[in-house]
Amino acid sequence: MTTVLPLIHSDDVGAYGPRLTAGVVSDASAESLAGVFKALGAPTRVKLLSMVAAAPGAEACICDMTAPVGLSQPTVSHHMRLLVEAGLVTREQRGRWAHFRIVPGALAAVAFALQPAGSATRES
Amino acid sequence: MTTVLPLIHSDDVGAYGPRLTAGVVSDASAESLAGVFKALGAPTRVKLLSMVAAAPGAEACICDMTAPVGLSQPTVSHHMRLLVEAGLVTREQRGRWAHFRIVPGALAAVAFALQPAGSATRES
DNA sequence: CCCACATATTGACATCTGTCGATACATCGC
DNA sequence: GCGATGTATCGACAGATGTCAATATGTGGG
Repeated sequence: MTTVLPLIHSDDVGAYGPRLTAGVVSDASAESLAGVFKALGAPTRVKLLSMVAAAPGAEACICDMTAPVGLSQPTVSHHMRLLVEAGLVTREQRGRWAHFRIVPGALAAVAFALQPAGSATRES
Repeated sequence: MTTVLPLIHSDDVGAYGPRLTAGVVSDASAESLAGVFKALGAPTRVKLLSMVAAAPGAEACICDMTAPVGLSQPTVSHHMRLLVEAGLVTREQRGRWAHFRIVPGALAAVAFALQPAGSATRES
């Protein structure tokens, strides 16, 4: 049950994907959006995601995250797998280590889906 | 286990709440954010939320939503309760009907939490 | 070649979740 | 008051989820 970006479907899509506030979303869009939200729906994964984003070089490996979240290595590996399947992070195996990175634009796409109709995001 | 906005906590907060990409979030922020994401983590609730947003007058009652989602009335009531508890919609009892509305700014606050550091939202 | 180390997989378990049918509660019209 | 109607609550149940210990897999160093 691997959920993947892009969150693009037929009816309720804007330029960057479906939008919650732009009419009733299709079943497919609801499924895609809920898939990403479900991946974000555990405190552990929220923290892991922020740790990846905040890591030096925007890159983190499991060994660096196990201790801070206070969970076992298999559990952290499991959560990271879910984040990868949701299309929020990428895994890159380099030697013994698995390096995780935030997928560029993935979080922004979800943010876009939540913004009120008629608003846009601008870089400062 | 009623989760409520605002998603404000000590360390990782910006002007509008915690931000996933602005350093490692605190346990409390991770819990708050995950609570909202969990509420959005079911296709049924995503669709219900968009139906409320798209309803005439931005207001909907259970009786209008039961048929479109194809679920029983108790189930829809249950989902709406979760959305209310997550702080995403409000319930207002008027006569026999329960009227639901999107909480102004609630979705925007979640969107803010997901936006990359240094970006802002602007009305068009 | 073998050991140490980083990660993934498996199996198990308690808990949470989504759904329903049955039923209770509340309000309106008559 | 009574019946109809909209909504909430309760009890039940299958399935998903988060976690762990044990184990497997893979990689690098000596």
